[in-house]
Amino acid sequence: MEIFNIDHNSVLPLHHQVEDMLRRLIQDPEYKDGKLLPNEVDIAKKLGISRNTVRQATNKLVYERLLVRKKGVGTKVANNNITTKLDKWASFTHEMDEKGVKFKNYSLKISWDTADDALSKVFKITKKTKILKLERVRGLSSEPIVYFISYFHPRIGLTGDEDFTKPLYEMLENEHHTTAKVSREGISAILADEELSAALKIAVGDPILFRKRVVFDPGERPIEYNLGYYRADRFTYTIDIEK
Amino acid sequence: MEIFNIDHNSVLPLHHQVEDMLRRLIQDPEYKDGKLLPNEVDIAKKLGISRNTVRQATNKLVYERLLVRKKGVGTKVANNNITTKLDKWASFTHEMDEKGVKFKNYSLKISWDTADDALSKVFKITKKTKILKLERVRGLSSEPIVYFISYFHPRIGLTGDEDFTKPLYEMLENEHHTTAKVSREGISAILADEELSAALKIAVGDPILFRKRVVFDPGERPIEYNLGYYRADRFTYTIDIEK
DNA sequence: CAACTTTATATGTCTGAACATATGAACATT
DNA sequence: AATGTTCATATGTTCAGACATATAAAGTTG
Repeated sequence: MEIFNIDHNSVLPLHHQVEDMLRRLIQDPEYKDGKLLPNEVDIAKKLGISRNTVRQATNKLVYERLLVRKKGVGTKVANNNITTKLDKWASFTHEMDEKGVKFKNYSLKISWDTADDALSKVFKITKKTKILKLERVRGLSSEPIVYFISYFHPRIGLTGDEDFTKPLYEMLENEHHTTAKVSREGISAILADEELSAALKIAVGDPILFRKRVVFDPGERPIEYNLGYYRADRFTYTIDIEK
Repeated sequence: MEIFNIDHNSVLPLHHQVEDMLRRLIQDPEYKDGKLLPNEVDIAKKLGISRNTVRQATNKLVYERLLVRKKGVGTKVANNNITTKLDKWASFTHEMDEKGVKFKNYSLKISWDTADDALSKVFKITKKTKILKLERVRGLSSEPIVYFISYFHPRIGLTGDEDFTKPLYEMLENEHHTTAKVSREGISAILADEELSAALKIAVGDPILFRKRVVFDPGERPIEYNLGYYRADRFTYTIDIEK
């Protein structure tokens, strides 16, 4: 615990110094491995500062999900993941319409559906709840590329009269106090059936890049359940993963 | 300020109640428009609780970037620009063998290839340079799932005698001073041809999740060029994208 | 031995206070 | 009019405690 040392005369606030200290401390393989951090009272005593000040620092790391606290037990590093490195890499997604490629809506249909098994599970609501469903086909001026189906959690309070041609999450944030925070996605490949071949103007049996996405707000509450069917010959899903 | 009202007998912690209250409060167009929230001392007095408890609540919203505080001035709703946010989402990838699912090598073939157009472009080397090529089929005990082709940049200095059954990037880091930093990936869907159907024991024309990956070191120098062909009926590529 | 009870421990919640510091407006000086 | 100063105000920081509560281990009982 020798790196535990603070400077009462520093220009930096104490909690900021403690925060830095903790960030360094949790680099230690011991702690990454799951060892409990020294408890708050001890840290405070050791540093000669108040427990509240220590908490102020740990709070920040807890919010960043670097630390997890457990009442009655202690505090430890959050990611108890295994040694493999690839899963810690942060990344950025880019979709074509964010790269300056002009996308247009081919069709846009709004309807009310009732929650089935999948939706009730994803949204944690009872079956048969009314759910706003948004379907659209989008693509380049020359051809359709993707067929989307979106379901929005009833909590958001969408009526179906909203303008869905505007950027979706701008609208949700400005008009429905809903902020997206996490998107969990699963990507797979399927073959086009009749419905998809009609929507995307391709042949039955053509390869389709299929993506499920659930978007969550900062409180881990689901906002949107989104199914995307991309023409695989015209679309590649690109990801940059950075360590 | 009539929505300001808390219940000292509630099971919910006070700061949690205050947090909920603030979330409701800041939906008010006045506040979204930039009006300063009531100051902390007033809120605390009004609610009959400590200023610290109020701060505990506002802290959370500040961490979430819903509120911004300014010393000497006050606290107001943050004006977020959603458009720039979507492409800044950090993410994490998880592959099956990192989730405790036991993967095994079905076949592993090492050979030397000469750089073609694609490779010379990716690796920025002249064509016909000798390149180490690694092919393998991996999967569950019951069935093969993925067919990989990896090319390693000559700079790394691999001889082909390395043990490729060990974790790859651990080996590169420990024995070849090569650290992975960025991975650029492109995901698409294709149909299985004869070669893939033979390798993965599926039918020709079955859907395949196809992934290209280039891994770079901290100096943006390419390390590995990797092509992955996944049985789409047995594999989903999952991503967590976090703001 | 299994089921219950106690207990030490760590975080969770909350208080009320004090002083520091950045801000902007009001006021005074050049 | 431009500049400098004072001052009220709001957040920023920090303190030292108090009591609540979840947890796991140790101890006790049937």
